[in-house]
Amino acid sequence: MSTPYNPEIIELDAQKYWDDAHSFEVGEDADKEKYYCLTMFPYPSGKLHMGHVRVFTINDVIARYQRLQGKHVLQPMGWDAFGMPAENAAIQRGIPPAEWTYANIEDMRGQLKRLGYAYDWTREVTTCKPEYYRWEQWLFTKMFAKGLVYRKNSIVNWDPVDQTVLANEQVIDGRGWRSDALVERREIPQWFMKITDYADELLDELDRMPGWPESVKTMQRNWIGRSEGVELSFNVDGENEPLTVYTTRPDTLMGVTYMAVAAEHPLAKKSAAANPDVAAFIEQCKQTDAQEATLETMEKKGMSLGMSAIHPLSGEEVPLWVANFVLMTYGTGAVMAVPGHDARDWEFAKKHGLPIKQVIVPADGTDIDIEAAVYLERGVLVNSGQYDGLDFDAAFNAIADHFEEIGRGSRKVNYRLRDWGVSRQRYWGTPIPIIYCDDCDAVPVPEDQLPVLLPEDVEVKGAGSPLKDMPEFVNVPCPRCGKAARRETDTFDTFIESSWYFARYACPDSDSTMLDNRAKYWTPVDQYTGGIEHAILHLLYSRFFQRVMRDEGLTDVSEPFTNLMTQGMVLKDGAKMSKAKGNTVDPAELIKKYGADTVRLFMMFAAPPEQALEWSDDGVQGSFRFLKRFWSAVIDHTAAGKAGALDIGMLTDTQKDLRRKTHQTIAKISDDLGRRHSFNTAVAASMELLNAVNKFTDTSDNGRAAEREALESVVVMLSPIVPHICHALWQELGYESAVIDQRWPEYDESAIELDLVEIVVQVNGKLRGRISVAVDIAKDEVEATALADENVQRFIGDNDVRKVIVVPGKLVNIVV
RNA sequence: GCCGGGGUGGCGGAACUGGUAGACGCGCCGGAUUCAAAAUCCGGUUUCUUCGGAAGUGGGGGUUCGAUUCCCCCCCUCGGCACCA
Repeated sequence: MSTPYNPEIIELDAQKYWDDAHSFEVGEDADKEKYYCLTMFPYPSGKLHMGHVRVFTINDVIARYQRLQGKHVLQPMGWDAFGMPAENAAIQRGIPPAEWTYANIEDMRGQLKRLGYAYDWTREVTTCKPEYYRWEQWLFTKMFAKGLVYRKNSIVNWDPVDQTVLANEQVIDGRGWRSDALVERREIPQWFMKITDYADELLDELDRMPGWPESVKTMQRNWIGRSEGVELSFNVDGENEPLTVYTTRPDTLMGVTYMAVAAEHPLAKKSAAANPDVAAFIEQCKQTDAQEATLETMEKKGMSLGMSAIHPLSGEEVPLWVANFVLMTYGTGAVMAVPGHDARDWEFAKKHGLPIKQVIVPADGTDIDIEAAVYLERGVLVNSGQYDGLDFDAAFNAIADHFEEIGRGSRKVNYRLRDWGVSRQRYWGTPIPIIYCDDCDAVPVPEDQLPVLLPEDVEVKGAGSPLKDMPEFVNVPCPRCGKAARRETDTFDTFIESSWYFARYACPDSDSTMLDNRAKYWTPVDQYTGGIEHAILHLLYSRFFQRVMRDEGLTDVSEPFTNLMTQGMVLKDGAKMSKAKGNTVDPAELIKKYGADTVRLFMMFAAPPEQALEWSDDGVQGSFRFLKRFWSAVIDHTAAGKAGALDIGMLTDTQKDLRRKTHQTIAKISDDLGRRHSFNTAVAASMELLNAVNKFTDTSDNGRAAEREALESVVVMLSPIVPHICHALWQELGYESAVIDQRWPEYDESAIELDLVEIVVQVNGKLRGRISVAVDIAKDEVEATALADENVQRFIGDNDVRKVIVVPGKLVNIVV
């Protein structure tokens, strides 16, 4: 009777071996080729969920694969420990956020260890600890000194009942999640980082990042949204100040039939003072939350201000409107409207009976009806006086030149990207290192007074930050003049912590500098894996921070992540797993039932990494069954005694077939894991090889040697995916050393050579026959053999053969 | 609304560079083993069919000897939209 597969015993045994041997702790070895393999670190919510298991397993497979390739691999883990859930837990259960967070980290670390990930735990980083966040406070003061941070008003969601700022996710259908009050937009002063200073570099470098998916690069390009346009000013009837607008379509300037300003615009306010209807409309405009999706989908509303701008070319009066879709904080807070050639302007004009004027015609002379449909393409100018007949480029330049000459405008490069607002009106985050003094204004906290410690022993009651009610935190002397001053009580956006943690893993204990020489060894990250939902914000902020650190002299690296993979979500019954939907699956329970290897295997087999993965309990069963088959295949083999050396010169046909399958599989899995990151097909290929071994009944010496070659290859190649069972089976095969210290099996090209090859024969593109021919046969001979095939002849019948296409080694298509 | 994905048997998926659609697994059906069950093993499994074949990769059109793959239009669905992380 052979030993049954007992995952619990072999998994704990393998994990003990790795722990005792410190297998995954790495130093900086200049002689070895480093490979830095990283996943987006988790928020310590308390329980590991399947999404975590998926991304960590993907990364662990890559890390272990690279180790088998001989690389010096770093795979660290840490905690994105600041954030709102800790405050919510504190409110609901009365536990201080720090206590809750640290307890969660303890739990989750244990769960990760049970899954057998090859982490270097000596480098663990926890962002809510002062040793970590002091360095982002320090960097902020450096950025302050360089003018890379500044303060300005910006819009937040304001809950008028709770008297607090809400996060977008706390706004549900325009109402506060706790109070149910209608949310308003409100302007408050906040700190900003000048990411727009780096906009061009962040954009241009995307062209030189072959290791990133095109879709992510496209999303970032569109997000940065570089555009070339013209800023020009319109005089306003009865006003001294001109109204400035930005447009990328100066060629449509003669089509302007109205202009629109934001509700907060000075001209709107002025009109409201005299007109109660406008005042009421402006109040109504504030009754909306601050999300762009809300703004873009809400009903476009507007009202005439009873004022006029003067068209700078025609001198005609153009009515001025206030509109709810124009925002004071974006651009100049005013837009020129060309309803003939802009979709939103067209819709607005139709609704409010404003005139639509066609000033562009299609270049190919097609007739269009501008009242029936807006025309957005670039074309040729009409109804534009001296500019008639010009194309887009000529008109753009002529009109831009004209405004530059008369000093009423200028060419301007504009970005959709806005500066990064980093202030949050919350407690559980990094304190912004600023002190406000009545005389000296905002003063950064001097280096020798850092870190500004976040008090951890607090009571979180509900709305608003407890920091405001802590005089011992707030009241400080001004670092510049010594006068009584007040500390900033806002904290950083938690995206700050995740914008540089990847570099800190290299030197988590460095207490004299943010990054030391060890970061030069390990960065950039060679492989970064995380959710597609981070395609823009986290990844763009990280690219920005890397450059800020570079320009501070901390590193020479500009791009933090050389290769990026974005993995899909884990779904159940077609929906994202969530507590609210009640469709969660607890990894801990599954591990208890089947072991970590089964869970890891299912995760890798059920779907390609980039796609959403549909959870299936039956599928997990199937993975478990496969591991049992894998286990007994090796045990049965070793039970029959030690196999001798393989004699390649004396192979029978069936032995050759198995050996061919073995080496085809080595080639396939090497490519799937190393190049394609196609783990599901790699698992399928292992299953095929194991199926072939199970059908193989040759017990001769050479037969057993061929079988042993197949089994040893599978054990090494599956070890990145199911490391525990492979650790045990490698020992079972009689080896003293551990499978993690093996090298990837070598592919023997001569093993897959064939004498005959099967060729598919089609008639008019339809499969009609198969022929077996020598590999090196000439093209016309293949054609002749194909035409001679009985079934092929039947389908050709009396028809004339018009054409024969021969794809060597693959198929013949006969066209009749 | 805008930007980026995805859509293939009953289900998850495969087909990598335009060349055999459905690898591998699940489920189901049949068989073996068993007193019986679980477990395990073997075989079958896109649909329709007059058993010759025919149709078929979200829908419609196009390019090609040949399209899941390339192009155009449309539908559904998921992710992001700057304070969830």
